[in-house]
Amino acid sequence: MSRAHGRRLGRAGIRDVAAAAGVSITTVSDALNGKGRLPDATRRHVREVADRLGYRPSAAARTLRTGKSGLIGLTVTTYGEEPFTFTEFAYFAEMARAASSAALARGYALVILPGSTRQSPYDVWSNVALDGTVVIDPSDRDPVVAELVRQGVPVVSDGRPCGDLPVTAWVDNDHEAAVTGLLDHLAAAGARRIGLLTGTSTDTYTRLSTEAYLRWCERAGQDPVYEAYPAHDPCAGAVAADRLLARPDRPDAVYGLFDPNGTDLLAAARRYGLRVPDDLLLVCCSESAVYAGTEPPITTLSLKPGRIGTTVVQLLIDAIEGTGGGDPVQRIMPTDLIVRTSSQRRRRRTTVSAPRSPEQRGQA
Amino acid sequence: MSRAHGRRLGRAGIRDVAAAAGVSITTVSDALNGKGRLPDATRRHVREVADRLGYRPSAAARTLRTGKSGLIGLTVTTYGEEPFTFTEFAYFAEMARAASSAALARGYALVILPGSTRQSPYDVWSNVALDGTVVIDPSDRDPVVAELVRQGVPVVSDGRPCGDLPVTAWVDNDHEAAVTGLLDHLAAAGARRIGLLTGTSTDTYTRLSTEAYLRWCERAGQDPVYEAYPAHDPCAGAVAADRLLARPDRPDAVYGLFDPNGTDLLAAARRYGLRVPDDLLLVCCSESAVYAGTEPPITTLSLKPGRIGTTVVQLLIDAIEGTGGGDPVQRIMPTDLIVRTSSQRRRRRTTVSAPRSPEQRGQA
DNA sequence: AACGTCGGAAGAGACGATTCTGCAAGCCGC
DNA sequence: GCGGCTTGCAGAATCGTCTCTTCCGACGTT
Repeated sequence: MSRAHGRRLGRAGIRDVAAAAGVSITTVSDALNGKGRLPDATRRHVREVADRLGYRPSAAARTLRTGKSGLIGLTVTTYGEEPFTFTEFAYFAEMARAASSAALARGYALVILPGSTRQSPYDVWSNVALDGTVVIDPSDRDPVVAELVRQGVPVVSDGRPCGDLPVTAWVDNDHEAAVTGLLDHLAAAGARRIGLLTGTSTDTYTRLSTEAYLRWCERAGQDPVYEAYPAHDPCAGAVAADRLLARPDRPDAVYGLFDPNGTDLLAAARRYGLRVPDDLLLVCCSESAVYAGTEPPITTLSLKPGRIGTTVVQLLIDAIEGTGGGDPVQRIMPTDLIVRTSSQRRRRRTTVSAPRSPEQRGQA
Repeated sequence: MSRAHGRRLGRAGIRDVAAAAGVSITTVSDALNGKGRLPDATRRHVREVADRLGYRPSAAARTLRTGKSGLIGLTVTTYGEEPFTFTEFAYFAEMARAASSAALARGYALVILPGSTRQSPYDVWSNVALDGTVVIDPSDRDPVVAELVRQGVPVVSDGRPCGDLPVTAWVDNDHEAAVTGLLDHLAAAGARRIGLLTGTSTDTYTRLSTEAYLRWCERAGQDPVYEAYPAHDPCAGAVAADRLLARPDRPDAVYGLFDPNGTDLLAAARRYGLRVPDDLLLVCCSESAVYAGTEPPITTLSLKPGRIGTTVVQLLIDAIEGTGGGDPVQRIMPTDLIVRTSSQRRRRRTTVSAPRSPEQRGQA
């Protein structure tokens, strides 16, 4: 015999099913995929035989034939050796969770991939067939993104791309509106001089937020008071918070751009004997639920990473499947200011903390 | 002409490279993969032509041919609609980060997949070619795991499998030693009656920890004092914490098995006017760095998810590549008790919080 | 001169599915 | 009765790569 039709490696192939069901390969394929013109009896029969044999179509063969893998890359910028950024842990976790969920619901799976292809012994990127890619905070001239676009792979970014990176679509928060609203909120709570804890890096989040702060100060006739530090260094944040509160022109309210800033600032305030919110109003940008439980609870700006993740994936899959239609290729998402004790001048119950509402705990 | 050799869909194939280089397909393949017997001149020439054409081998075709995809599944148990569990967010994030890192370093990528195949319109599992799978906390008779094992796909689990699930290997913490050591620590700090905040689910983590607690109580001659709640419900934790401290036989120390229990217990203690650590010693199991910044800082038990993730992936890849040799197929990992103010009876500086050491902030 | 060996390169299947094309039979109306 | 339509299914090409086998010429040996 030239070819043994029996299962060669323990797994049944479509040929085995066809033989067992007494039909052709074509019929099996059509029956299983709901295509072709087959009477229900044949369809049922084939399916039953396939089930009995434990048949699973080979994903590799299907991908090779159809050109679609059902795989979406999820890329994150890297600091040093590790693939995720440290400072936005909760943001990333929630964003990835939502993105994964949204992808799964449409039959796609997410593949975690490193942002910059370092001189790794393997090039993982070219070993994976991707239908599209999500990029978080793409850097100025990301070689990976450029290469993907060149190959015709759709790319959607979380965060508007710097420079002229030709992404298929992008999703971002309205950072200007968020910062402006937040500063207005602090001013309304009685703040006279609002400080900013910002970063030294040039990503759009940092840049847009800082610019919005500076513009707001100009409009409000306040001198800007800010400290910048390298956001990827968790210890530098504590130092910068301390420096900000040590200044001669000490602010009576502070907004921290990064997740750990809340605890950093709270600790610094304690060191200087400043009471929050009595002597110092505090807000930071964070997705972490713990700020509902600090003493006092800290007002946070949530970027709603869940919604971003979902939207990014929807946009990407629409682009992949060509169902995008005439939709705009960028989408601005609202943020959410979760007001807690730290930004309200009038004192509320301080010994007995208020019961947390679901709204403050929930992530969605 | 029967077949147009030109790029049909914008992407160059190996045939195009062969034609452009004036050699055969075999030679191109050998040159690019470092196989065969070719003089360096030919090798260089082929590589240069391939580069010039921007040739990328098709991952699908390679996978089909070689049977290896370079993809590793990462499965998490699901609660309701969402693919990750809520209570172990930080644990999962860190574990996934480390696992992804370890996989990438060896040329593999991680694919996020749902644990239980619900009646989703698509079966994502069979659309992905997986070389192996990591399963987190597999449930008793996980159908997905069973199916994978049946197909001969290596499966390594984080957390020892319940029942007789035939995984290839597993990695877990020494939960008994962790709980025993932690309770000893609390007793040494002066605790007379230690309470437990535990879960109602039957996973091995909850079960082993609770059993260790009960055994410790028996040895120490203390009546067990515990409350159990459904761990997947974030609000139930606060209620259970309250209940625990409201009991007539109120404990003077509490260990909470789940991540949010620290803030839950702290809030409950405040409601009852209990000072921590003076009236109540507190420890909870958590990977969250925020417990270094609470007032007071809370002692936590870290399960070292990073190490677990790395180990799980190493074991899995060893199994995939057959380099596992005679290694044992299960590995017990140590935990780490990070002692902070909340479990130390003698008071330390309370108004000025100690500067956080890198050890307490770092994740690795 | 015949022969074995070795370097260098090409040929020709697989791998396992999808899918385009085509054929045979049954049924309809005219 | 015959052309055309629909139904039910089979054949075979194809996706792009890897790799086993073969082939050819050159060289050194006996």
